[in-house]
Amino acid sequence: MELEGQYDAKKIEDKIYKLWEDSGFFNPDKLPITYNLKPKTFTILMPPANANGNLHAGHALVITIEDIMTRYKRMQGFKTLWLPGLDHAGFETQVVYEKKLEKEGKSRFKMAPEELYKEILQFTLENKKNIEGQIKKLGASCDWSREKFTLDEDIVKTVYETFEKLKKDDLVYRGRKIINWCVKHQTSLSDLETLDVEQTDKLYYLKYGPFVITTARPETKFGDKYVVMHPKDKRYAKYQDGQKISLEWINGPIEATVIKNEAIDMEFGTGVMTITPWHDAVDFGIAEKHKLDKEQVIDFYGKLLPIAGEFAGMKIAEARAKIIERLQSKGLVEKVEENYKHVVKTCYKCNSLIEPQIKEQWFLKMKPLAVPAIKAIESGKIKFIPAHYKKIILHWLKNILDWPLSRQIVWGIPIPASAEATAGKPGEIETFDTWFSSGQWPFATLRTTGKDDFKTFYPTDVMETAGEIIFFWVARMIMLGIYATGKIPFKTVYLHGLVLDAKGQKMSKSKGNVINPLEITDKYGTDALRMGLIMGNTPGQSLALDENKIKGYRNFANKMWNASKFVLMNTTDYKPAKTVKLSATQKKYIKELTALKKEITKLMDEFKFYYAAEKIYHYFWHTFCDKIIEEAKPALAQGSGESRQATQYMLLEILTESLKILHPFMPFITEEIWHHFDSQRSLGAGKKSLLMVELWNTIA
RNA sequence: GGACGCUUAGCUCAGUGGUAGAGCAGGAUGUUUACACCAUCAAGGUCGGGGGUUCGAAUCCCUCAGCGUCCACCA
Repeated sequence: MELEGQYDAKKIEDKIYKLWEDSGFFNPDKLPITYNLKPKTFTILMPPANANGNLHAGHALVITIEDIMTRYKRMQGFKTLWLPGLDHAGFETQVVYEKKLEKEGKSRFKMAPEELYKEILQFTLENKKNIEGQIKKLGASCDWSREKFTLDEDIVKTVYETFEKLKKDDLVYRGRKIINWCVKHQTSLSDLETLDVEQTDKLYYLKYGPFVITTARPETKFGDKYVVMHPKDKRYAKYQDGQKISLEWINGPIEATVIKNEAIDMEFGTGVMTITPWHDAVDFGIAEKHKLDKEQVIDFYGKLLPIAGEFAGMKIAEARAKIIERLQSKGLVEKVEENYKHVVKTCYKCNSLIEPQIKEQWFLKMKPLAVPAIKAIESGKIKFIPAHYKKIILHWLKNILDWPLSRQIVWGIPIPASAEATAGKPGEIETFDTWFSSGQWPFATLRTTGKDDFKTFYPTDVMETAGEIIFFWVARMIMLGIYATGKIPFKTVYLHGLVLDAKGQKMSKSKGNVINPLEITDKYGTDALRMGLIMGNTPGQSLALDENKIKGYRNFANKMWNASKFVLMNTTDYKPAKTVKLSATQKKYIKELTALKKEITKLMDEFKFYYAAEKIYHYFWHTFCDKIIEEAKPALAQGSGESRQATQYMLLEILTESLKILHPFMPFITEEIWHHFDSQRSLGAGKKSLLMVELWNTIA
């Protein structure tokens, strides 16, 4: 087939992907023999995408960056493994599915757990298949024979083994502590799964016996029977710790106890507060320290319990005003501050207010796990790109709190039932936080893909993922990886930023500015999308994705197509000669390209793909096409046999090298063009081969 | 309340001690062995403000301002 017309990505992409896949070279064990010259490995694990929808622009970026790394290293002769995977994504997927149910007028709370699980499983498996196809569309040269899913039997087994080991080492415990409770989703959430939202409320100053206390949440105050002040607060020196005081409260007379505690801020309000240990983390801490009673006031559905007397059964929002009315009628309201700004926690998925609740759950002790992780990072054994993430992750690790592992949802890996966990609570569902399984991804995958994979590929080389999930995922992989294997899970962490719309706005369905990468691919070709995603994209920085920009790279692809067409047209009669008489200028051009390649190689090794891409783009268009090809035209037209041949040699040499350098970035078009030069390619192996496994540096 | 990042051409961003760079957009002209998804040419910035170090700073230090992000148990 001839190179003709304009470049049409649609005509070739699927065909080329199939060619790669059929070659078997995605699998490091099946790489051509030349690769044995360098048995060094290079390993990346694909961050398992959530199997609950379509790939978005962020995924496309992941695939692009990782495929660039993978193809580059593979071409350098490394035994390269890029291991693909998908995540069942526990809570995330359950939320997506619940929304779907809602639209259909159904509710998960009316479904039997087994039935719900079965439905979500089917939904997830469908999405999984769909996403796999989309990953292929983006050109990912990953080893599908090693693909893993977080619900694979052997992965689950590994997760259980880790859990048992943690239990044995006394790092996992069952605790009754304050957790973040999402009333809508009926599950607990980790701190990372909540958002801090500033809100303006009323701040009430209430008379509490001889004191005035402040609260923004009067509805929680029914059971408050401890009044707390700072031990050094002179205003309250006359009150003794443990002193009983009788006073009139919302529903009648009570006896309160004075508690002295340093956690109190003397500057805030009156310097006195009452505590609600069941529904506030600070209060819980004070109650634990002084061994005080804790009483539940609000149930798990956000309704007041019988302790609220006649208010029992009311929802919080409804009850608040009525309670204030009652307090006012009793003369217990001193004053009301109208515009009180404070921060409340919300569920990161549904934005509803988090109700802190005491709930018995599994917790993981993090401090002992964090210590070796901190050491590994501080010593430089794990490097971060960009470097400032080192500070960010260290700060988090050094202040880490225990991790609540249980979720009260069906969709996930069930926590193995044990007598202590299920005592008195038959049928309560408990599954792992999805990050507990993905946190074990590096060793869970490589230990179960057979052969000597763990030995060969662990620790992996690069963990490339979104900066957003550094705590959720990266930190946990480091901790759990070191814990379970004694070795760090990866040497370099490359963190990319968000993909934003053309105006630099965060993409969201409600704003209607979501760019679907598959549509872009359809319109401009995958290579153009990939260039659009990598050019100007520095690690950690967010990227504005402009369709115009992608169009520009589609044009570039066409430029490559046409330049190649030109070279092909003019070299069909090329006969490789033993010696070629290059002119001084031609020698200079080849030298320049060699120098450029060296420069680009260095940039690639430094993970500066944005820069490497720009260099080769600029070179190809403005040096090769605009200068070298233009200047070559006369020699091709009227040059003697010798000068024509030298020119042909030079053009082929430069085109071949350029295609190689461009391949990691634009794999489809480069591979396609490569095959049109089979007969001319005396420079290569002289037989039909894939550009994908051409060596970056030709072996001398 | 802490921490981190950003501020360079109209837009998106590189450059991190030695005479300001790219892509996109915009302007003029043009068609010659590929390409109008093209070529040629021109235009465009006192590198957020101020101060300091240096022979020399966009680049290092201090300070101010604006924007953004993350972390944090102020009732």
